[in-house]
Amino acid sequence: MSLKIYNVMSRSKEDFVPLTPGVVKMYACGITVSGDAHVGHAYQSVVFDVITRYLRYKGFDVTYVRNYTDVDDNIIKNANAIGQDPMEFAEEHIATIDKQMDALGNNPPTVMARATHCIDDIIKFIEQLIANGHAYAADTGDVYFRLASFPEYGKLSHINMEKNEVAVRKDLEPGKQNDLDFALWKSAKPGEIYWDSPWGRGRPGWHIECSAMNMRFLGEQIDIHGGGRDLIFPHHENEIAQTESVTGRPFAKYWVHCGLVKINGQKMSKSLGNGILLRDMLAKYDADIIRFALLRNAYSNDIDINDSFFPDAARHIYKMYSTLARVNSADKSKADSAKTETKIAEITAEFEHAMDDNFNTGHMIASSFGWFDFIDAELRKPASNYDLSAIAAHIVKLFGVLNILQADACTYISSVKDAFLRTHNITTEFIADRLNARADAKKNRDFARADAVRDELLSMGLQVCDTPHGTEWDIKF
RNA sequence: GGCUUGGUGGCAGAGUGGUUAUGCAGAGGACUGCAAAUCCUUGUAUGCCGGUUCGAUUCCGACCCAAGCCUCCA
Repeated sequence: MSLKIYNVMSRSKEDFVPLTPGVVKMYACGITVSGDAHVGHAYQSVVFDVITRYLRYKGFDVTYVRNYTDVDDNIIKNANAIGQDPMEFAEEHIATIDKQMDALGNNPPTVMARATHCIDDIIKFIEQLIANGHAYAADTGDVYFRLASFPEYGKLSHINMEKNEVAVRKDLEPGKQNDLDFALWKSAKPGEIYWDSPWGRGRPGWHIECSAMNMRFLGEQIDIHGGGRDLIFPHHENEIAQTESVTGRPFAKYWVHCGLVKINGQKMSKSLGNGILLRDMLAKYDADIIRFALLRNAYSNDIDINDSFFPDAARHIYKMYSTLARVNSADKSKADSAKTETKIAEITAEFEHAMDDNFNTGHMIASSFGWFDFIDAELRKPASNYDLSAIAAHIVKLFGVLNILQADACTYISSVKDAFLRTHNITTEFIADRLNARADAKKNRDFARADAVRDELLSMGLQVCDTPHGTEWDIKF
């Protein structure tokens, strides 16, 4: 079975064949650090992290470049609003977001590129575009891309600019030769941050930095170019125009875009004030839960976050860890290695079947419910014919591609329980006391009393369970 | 107006030219003093209309509806 990737350019699933066998060059547009990171950024970063991990699982040598755009109009505006130097502002946000990405469980990209660290590359790139007639410098010190010089413009988003009248901006900036031309270099206004260039003091326009950084770190052609779906137009369209105007060759072989995040069915936006910040997510949920929730559907779809979105994921993660923890005490005396191997192969096949289909993590997770059901069913038998701990270890290994379930199961369960008791001000002594009271009542066959104790604990969010090994308590989800 | 993506059971959400995953919720059962957890069984769906086909939810076309992009956006 071979990996298939949905290519936005061709609007179809294609077999994945990299430019160089065994090697993958991937670029995903990261964050413009004009503010705090939100769920949308988290989603996009997790998706491309998992794509990288799966490509490596398949044996590819992956170079994953991701960028921070750390200079742009909004950064300057937002920094000015709080009286901070824009570079300092960007620097602080990058430091914060780096930490959050780590807490989210993302691997650092192979290269974390930054626009302001590549100003020379950007200037060089623009010079090339001017030299071959694709760009022009205005008297104002601005440089624009001449859209008419790139007839294929619109091939990714399938927009025909002549028909797409609404797109034409009427606020024609002085020096622009055509409404559709877009800025490659913007001259600095007095007091604004600037870099020296052949066109005077200024800064890069949006779009050009990604073309320049791609060229610098990955070369003229790459295998996969990704980002959020909102970047298809105009950002990626402009990148294509810039890069292909310089190289004369197709830029990226596969264009991959993840869906957008909605909150309770509504678009997440600043004006609605319904955005969820990554910071707040991380304060409430661990990386296992967040990643599980984000990866439960296909990356190309939008995600709609409702009230049960994260709690649902939390319950599933807890349940899966519970099963893994129970495996530790399984009886191995009747374990058959051939049967175990067959089961492991079957699980692997299901895993790859789902992931090979355009990285369908949602399908993979759905399959995994069957794996856990299998283990739970075997655990009910006195002695399984399977080596359940070997199977569980294999499942954990596969989940490593999603970077989920990688903690020690018993440790995870007990830390969740501890955290629950702490936030609810419950002590283990108290629980032991109530459990003893219930045991006494049960001994006296005073079941009304015993049930009253159980209800009391239940009202505090604790579930009492009688097991063959004695009475235990758990969190009631 | 242009473009894109979708419309699947109570909700969420996959795959598939011919027995329609999975999760939550529901029903029945095993287990239990009763529960919980777990397991087993189970009901309910493919927007509308045409076409291709022996057969379409899946392919094609029209239509309706929704979301997104066309302005900064992951």
